[in-house]
Amino acid sequence: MSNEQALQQYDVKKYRTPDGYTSDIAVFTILSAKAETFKPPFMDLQIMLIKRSMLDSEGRPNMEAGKWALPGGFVDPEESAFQSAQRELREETGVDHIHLEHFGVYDTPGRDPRGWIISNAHYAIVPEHLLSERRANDDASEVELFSVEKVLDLDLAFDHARIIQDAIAVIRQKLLETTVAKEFLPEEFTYSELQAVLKTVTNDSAIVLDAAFARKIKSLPFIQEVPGKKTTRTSKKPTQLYRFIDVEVNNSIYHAKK
Amino acid sequence: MSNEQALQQYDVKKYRTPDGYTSDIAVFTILSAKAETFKPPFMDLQIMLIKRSMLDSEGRPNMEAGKWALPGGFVDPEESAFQSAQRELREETGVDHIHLEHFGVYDTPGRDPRGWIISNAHYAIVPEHLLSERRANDDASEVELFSVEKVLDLDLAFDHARIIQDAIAVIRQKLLETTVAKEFLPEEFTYSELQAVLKTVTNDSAIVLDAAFARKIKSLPFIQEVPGKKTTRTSKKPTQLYRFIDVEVNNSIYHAKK
DNA sequence: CAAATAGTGTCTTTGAGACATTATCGG
DNA sequence: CCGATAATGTCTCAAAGACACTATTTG
Repeated sequence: MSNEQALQQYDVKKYRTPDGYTSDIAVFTILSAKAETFKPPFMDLQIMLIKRSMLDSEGRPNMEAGKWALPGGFVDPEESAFQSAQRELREETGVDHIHLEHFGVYDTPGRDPRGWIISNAHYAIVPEHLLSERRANDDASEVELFSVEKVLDLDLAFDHARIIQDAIAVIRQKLLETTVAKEFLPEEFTYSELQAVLKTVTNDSAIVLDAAFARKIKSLPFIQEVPGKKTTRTSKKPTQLYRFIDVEVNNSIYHAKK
Repeated sequence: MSNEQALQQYDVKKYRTPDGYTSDIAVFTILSAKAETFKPPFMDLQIMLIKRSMLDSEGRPNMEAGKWALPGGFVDPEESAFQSAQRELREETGVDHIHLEHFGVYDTPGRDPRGWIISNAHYAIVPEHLLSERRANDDASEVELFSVEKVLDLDLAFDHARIIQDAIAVIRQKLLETTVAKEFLPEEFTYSELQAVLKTVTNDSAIVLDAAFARKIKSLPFIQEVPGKKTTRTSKKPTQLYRFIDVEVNNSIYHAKK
C-alpha cells in the first residue's frame, strides 16, 4: 500500500502542534458524616484537590503556586489520556481499579499561561476508605477533600474552577441517570444507604420521602433484593439488603419506564 | 504574583508533546426516502464521508489515500477543537449555525501512522437541504452520504471505523434521551414526522404503533401543541402541528416521568 | 415501653398498552 | 364511497403519590 510512500514524505512539522497534553482528574468521594449505630447514613459528596507547591520538583518557582487544583499531569507519548489519568491516580493516591471516566476536553486558547496545553478531564469515584492512604507528591504541598457545595469558593488554579463546575454537573447527572451510585455503595446495601447517596445530589420528594423510596426500590429494574438477607447497621429493625444487577436501562424520554 | 517568574523559567520542551491535534466531524442528516404527498415520511439516518484523494494539496502521496473518512483537519493554535470543527464544517460544506457537539477523544498510541496525533470527535446534525451545496475540497476526491446501517462495511481510514461506530451510538442515544430530534425537524411538525425520525433508531412498540404515539405526544412535557394549527402534508385529514419547548427534562432512572 | 427506622395497607389518580371505532379528506 | 392517515373511546392493569398505620428491635 502507498501509506509508506506518503509517510516518507510527510512533514511532521507542517502544522503547529500543542505545547502539552495533560490529564486532570476530579476525584469524588462520599463521606458519611456522623455514622452512628442504628442510624441511616448522612452523606456528603466531596472532591479531592491538591494545593500546588511553591517550588516545582526541580526547585524552581511553580506555576499557579499555592492555589488549589485538580490532580493531574502530562500524558506520556505511549499512553492515552485515559491511561494517564489511571496512572496518575495510582501514583498520587495509591488508588487503582476504580470507576474512572472521561468527561471533557479543555483546550481554549490561553487557558494555561505556559502555552497551548490541552487537558482531558476525567472524574473518578473513590470509596472513602481508600483515600486514607492518600499522600502529597512533588507538585502538591497538601491534599484535601472539599464539599462540592463549597469548593468553588476556593482560589483555584488555571481554569480548574470551570472544570470542577462541569465535573460536579456531570457526576450529579450520572448519579441520577446511570447506576454509578453503586460505586459509592457496598456490594449489598439498604434502601436508606442508596437514598443517602442520591440525596447528595437531589431534593426530589420521590427520593427524600422514606416510604416512597422504600417502596420504589423494589420496582427498579436494575436493583434486586438479596433474598432473605438483612442487616441492622442502619436501624434496630433488620433491613432488607439489595444489590445492583447489570441490565441496560432504557432512558428514552419518549418511552414509559419499564 | 509569582506566575511571571515561574513562566520565565518554564521549559516548554520539558515534556514530549503531540505531533498533531485534529478535529473530526461525523455529519449526520436524515433523508426522507419517497416523500409522497399525503404520506407520512419514511426516513433514513445517514452520515457524510469523504473519499481521501490519492495526492495531497501539495501533490504528494496522501495518507490513507482512496479510503473513506470523516471530514476534519488540524486545529489552529488560536482556536479550540470545537471551533475548529465548526470552521472545517463551514469551509468544507458551507454549513454553519447547526447543532454540533463534542463526543470523544481518540488518542490511542499508534492510531495514526504519522505520529502522536490526537483527534477530537464531534457530531453534527445538518438538515438534508443544506447538504446540497456540499463540495469536495483539497483532501477529498468525493463526498457521499451513507446509511448508518451500511457505513461500517466500507474501507475506512485510520481508526475512523471506531469513531463512526461510537458516533452512531451517541446519536442514537441522544435522539432518544434528549430533544435533539428537533434539529432534524421543521419548527412545527406532526406526530408522524417526529415518529419517523425516532424510527430511524428504534423499533420499540411505543414509538412504532401509531395510535400509541399519537396519544403519547400530547403528554410529553417538552412538546406543545400549536393551538389550532394543522397541516395536510402527511395525510388528507388535517394533522395537528406540535413544537418543542425548552424545558429541562428530568431523566433520572429513580424518578417517575413527569 | 419509648424511640427510631423499616415496611405495608389503602385510596386516589394517572397513564400505559391494546384494540376497536370514528373522523376527515382527496380522488 | 374507497382508501389512507389521524385521532378518540374504552377497558384493563400497573404504578405513583400521599398518608396512616403496623413491625421490629435496642436501651
